[in-house]
Amino acid sequence: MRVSRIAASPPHAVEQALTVLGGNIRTARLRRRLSRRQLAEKVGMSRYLMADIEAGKPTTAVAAYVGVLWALGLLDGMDALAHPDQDLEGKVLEAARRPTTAPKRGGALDDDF
Amino acid sequence: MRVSRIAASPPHAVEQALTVLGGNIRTARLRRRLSRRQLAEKVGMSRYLMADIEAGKPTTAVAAYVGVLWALGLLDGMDALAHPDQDLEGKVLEAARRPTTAPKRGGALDDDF
DNA sequence: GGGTATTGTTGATTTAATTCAACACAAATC
DNA sequence: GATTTGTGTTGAATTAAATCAACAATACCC
Repeated sequence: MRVSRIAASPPHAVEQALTVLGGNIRTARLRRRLSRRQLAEKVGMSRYLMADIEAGKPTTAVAAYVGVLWALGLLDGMDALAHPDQDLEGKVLEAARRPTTAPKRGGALDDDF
Repeated sequence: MRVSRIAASPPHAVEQALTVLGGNIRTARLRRRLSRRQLAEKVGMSRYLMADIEAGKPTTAVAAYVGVLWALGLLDGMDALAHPDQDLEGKVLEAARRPTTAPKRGGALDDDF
């Protein structure tokens, strides 16, 4: 695998966000009195990957992180991430000028009836 | 790379959470009138990986997703993810385990913050 | 209409993510 | 003391993630 630059050496803000997230996951696991092996099995991965997640490893697959959140019942926090309603700057930009829609692959076949 | 089961075939809830996140990222990008190539370069990755992210690809590195949020100025939403203060179930469990008598404080279970 | 920019797709290449076995160490528990 | 459990580490093997080139399709602007 060729790791992307953002994953190979992320800026501090990204690195820290992942470290904090991993710590939060660890806290949630311990509160539920689950060992890494137990939680990992519930999620569908090895205990080693579970350790990587709690350490905030940047190159680990998203689904591993999100899967742990799912197994912990903490998936609802994902909804707010980059939600258009909360993207204030984006809303301002959109209000100033309507966004041009990017080319869509699916909209090609028209007038079929 | 040996993909973990959670990443290879995630449960529907995880898959959907990633699809929604990717869509939100796409919306935020278009609102800012950035092409994939432009945003990808800002983040530090290729336009192909950018496409994967907007599609919600489960096996993509977390740092790629978080890096895009960072470049869009949407990183603050990460703080709430699995935050101990918002983990109601975890707090209940922790409180229930903290019993009446003689805590005997041996292991470092939850000293995380 | 033509010309340009953005996006979708594919096939090949590179390289590391993930798993596993095996070990070590600390903290409980008996 | 002996045993168990949870965790940290390392090195090897497997497999696919990320990049790139090249092309096609679509959207935008004049």
